[in-house]
Amino acid sequence: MAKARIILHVDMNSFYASVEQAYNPELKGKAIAIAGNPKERRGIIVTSSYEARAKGIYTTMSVGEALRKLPELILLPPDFQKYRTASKAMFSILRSYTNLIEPVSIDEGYLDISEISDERHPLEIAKEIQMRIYRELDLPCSIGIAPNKFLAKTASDMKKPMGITVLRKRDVPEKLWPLPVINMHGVGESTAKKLAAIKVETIGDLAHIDELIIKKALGKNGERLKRRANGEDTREVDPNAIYQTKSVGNSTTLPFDETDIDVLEKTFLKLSEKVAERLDAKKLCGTTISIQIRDADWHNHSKSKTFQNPIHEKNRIYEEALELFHKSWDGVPIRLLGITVSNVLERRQSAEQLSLFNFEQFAKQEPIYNIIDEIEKKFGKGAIQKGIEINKKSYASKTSFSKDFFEDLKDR
DNA sequence: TCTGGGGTCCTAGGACCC
DNA sequence: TCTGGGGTCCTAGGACCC
Repeated sequence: MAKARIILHVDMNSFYASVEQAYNPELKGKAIAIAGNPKERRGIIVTSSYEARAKGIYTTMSVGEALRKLPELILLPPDFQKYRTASKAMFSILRSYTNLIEPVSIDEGYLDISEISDERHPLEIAKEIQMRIYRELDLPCSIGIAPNKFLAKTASDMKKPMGITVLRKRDVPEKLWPLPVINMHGVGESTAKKLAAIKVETIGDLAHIDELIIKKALGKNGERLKRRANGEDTREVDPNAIYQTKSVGNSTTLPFDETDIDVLEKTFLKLSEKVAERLDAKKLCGTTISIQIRDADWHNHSKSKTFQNPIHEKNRIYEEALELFHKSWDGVPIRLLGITVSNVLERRQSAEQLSLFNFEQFAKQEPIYNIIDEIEKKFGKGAIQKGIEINKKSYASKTSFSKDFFEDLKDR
């Protein structure tokens, strides 16, 4: 049997609100909330301080409702630069313990401390991390300690703020099984409803459900949820996960349900600029573009198109988005518009991919066969296919190869 | 009191190839 | 002329999370 792992899940408490309170101590002890844009009709509460939560202010509540409920609530616009700075400082504290860290979002991450906990007790490490984040950054966090990601995440949720919870596998029947299944990470409203239909109300019910029944009701996801309900999760802590961006998008809820084509096109232009800007910042491009449309009745539609060569440029994104839009819009009032570029890859690689040879273009020419033969001779039969599989992400196109492709092939 | 914006992963059907 | 089964890619939509 594989050696048991020790995973920490560090979850910052009420992160945006806590950062604001750390920057401005006058806000400490007060009911504050971060809201999209308090002046806009469609602003919502993004995060609220514990003081505000105690008075019934919670995430996704509309700003109007929040103010009606608590007129003295202090509203602040989000300042992502500030939050990113705090986040970096927090992760650098974590990194002083191990490099086996997987950031999940701006305010939470997993640490695999299996190696370092040979020397120190995990609880002692967690306490020190929590105290350091609190003393050095003035920010509260909760930490879960468990043998896998799911249990660590579940544990960090159990005591807030400033909690530390150990959740062993043997604790699962007593601590998890009595809870309603909706409390489980990965189970939302829709899944809970489907589970209720097969008489699964608690996490314990899910843990004991018949394999065939759960598979029929929820497919692959159901089988996975059943394993989690039994405290099983083999996912590794992956430090590279954050570098593997899959899509970059931008969407906006319009001030009013809109039918004016000028307004809609201008909105697409802004969205294109934003998406292009973000792709630039990450030096990425992508082969698929999609648009999202949400109509006034909250029906969602998407339309997408995949190209052989990746795109990233603002005008191109705009043109393609508009074309998709005109193909699908029938004139109904629109609430939200969005653009996403997916199947992303690094721009450097894609440039080389284009500058090198293209199978389709060269397929009928003699030299390409020689090259294929050369490769097969050198690396064995099936080497090209194998190389494509190994490097699927970087060398997305089946019909062209980059320099890196051959470099990597050499290493195998 | 109707519900923002950033993502990820999964499913299912159709096209196409072997 | 009609037939199978596996695999991949694309599109559209759904569910979930922070």
